[in-house]
Amino acid sequence: MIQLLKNNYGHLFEDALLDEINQVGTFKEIPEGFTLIEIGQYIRSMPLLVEGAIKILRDDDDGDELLLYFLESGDTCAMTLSCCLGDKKSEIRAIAELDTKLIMVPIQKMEEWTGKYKSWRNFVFQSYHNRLMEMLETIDSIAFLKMDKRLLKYLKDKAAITKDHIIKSTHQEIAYELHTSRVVISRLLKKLENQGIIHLNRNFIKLNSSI
Amino acid sequence: MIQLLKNNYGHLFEDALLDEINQVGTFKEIPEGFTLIEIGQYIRSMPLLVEGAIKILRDDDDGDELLLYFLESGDTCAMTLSCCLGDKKSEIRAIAELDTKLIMVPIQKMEEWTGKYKSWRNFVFQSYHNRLMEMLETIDSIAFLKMDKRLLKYLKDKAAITKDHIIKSTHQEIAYELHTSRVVISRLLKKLENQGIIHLNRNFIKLNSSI
DNA sequence: ATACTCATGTAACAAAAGTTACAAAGTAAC
DNA sequence: GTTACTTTGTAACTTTTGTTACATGAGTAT
Repeated sequence: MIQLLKNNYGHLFEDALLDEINQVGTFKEIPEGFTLIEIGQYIRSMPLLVEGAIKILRDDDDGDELLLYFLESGDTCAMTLSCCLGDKKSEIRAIAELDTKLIMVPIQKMEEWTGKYKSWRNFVFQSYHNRLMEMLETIDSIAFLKMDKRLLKYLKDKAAITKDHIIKSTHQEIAYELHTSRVVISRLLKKLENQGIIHLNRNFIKLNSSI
Repeated sequence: MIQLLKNNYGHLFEDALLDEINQVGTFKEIPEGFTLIEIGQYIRSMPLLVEGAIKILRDDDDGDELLLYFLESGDTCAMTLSCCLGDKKSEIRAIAELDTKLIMVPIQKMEEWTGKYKSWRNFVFQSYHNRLMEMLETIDSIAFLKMDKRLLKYLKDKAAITKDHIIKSTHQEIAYELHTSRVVISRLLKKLENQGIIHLNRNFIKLNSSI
């Protein structure tokens, strides 16, 4: 585990902190599609991503869903942080987008380290900053873009996260994450295909490389 | 100033910290409508609100605008914090919603205190948490609510912030903050009036108390 | 009073998004 | 193969939101 830590967090944390993480952290491998956090759940430890990606979703009371953003290796979940410190319930759902490796750190240590290590403090602040910026980007998309642009942005983001220009999703799955209906997505995808931007297939979509 | 500090932050900070804030902070009075922060601006100090309210707005490149949330006394601007620590440009605009009093703290002190005072650290973390939650609420509104519900929520939020069931805004101003057109707002306001929820007048709207 | 500006009301129409319904093609189970 | 199920395509229609245009009224300045 220490090697994984050094690769992903070596440039951020001093050796003493890396050692501590190595001692108290537990390594976990999560398969694609696995739900890490449900809404309303209390959280007792904080994930440090070392490989893969996690998608963060918002649900409302009626079961409506919306993709907020993705986390990648080197990231941590600021929502989780926030929940841990305040001992509050999670407001979001977290699902592994890819097979993912992470190190879980118990919350007590987290608090201790914010006093002890400046690098940890900076990391936590930076995480909050990154998450605020992602939320802003999400708001920009929902508020200022029409669905066709949002869809294209979604496809590009997904391709970037998975490092693959083939997006393995059904129209229904995309519709859920953008909080719209399958028919709307099918309609707009067909338009994008007619414009030569994508190519449609059953169960996957190819993003044309020129984009 | 020390009295203002004690009233608004006395239950959060230890005396030593209150003293330090009192020494390095500068007191400012801001009139309603004054722009505190513009998008793209660098920020060198952090505001602690002691009276009044500030609205935080997002603008896109085409001059489109959207209200994100309000800050009240006891709050600080997490975006500013975030910008200060990262030495980044502001992503938002801040405008005084009411006549407002605040204490400006230089950023160097901010960083020093996060190492020195646990109460300051908790305050900063709590601020981040609050802001993330407000952003989530904003996302909920835009993503899950239709314009009529968003409008009603806006009116109620505004009434809560100004502590007044008379909302002194024109339809055009509301349209800007909700990022829609004046005609749409006039239409929906008229519907709310017909439902007996509000009463319309030139330059102000009365929220019926039963709501 | 007259002229002017600003805020609101409303009609008529256009565009975007959501809904219902059904057909057709692909995949998996048997 | 046949059958059942999933996924996609598409038409027809509704609702919501956005746009253009113009009228009316309230307040202000001269």
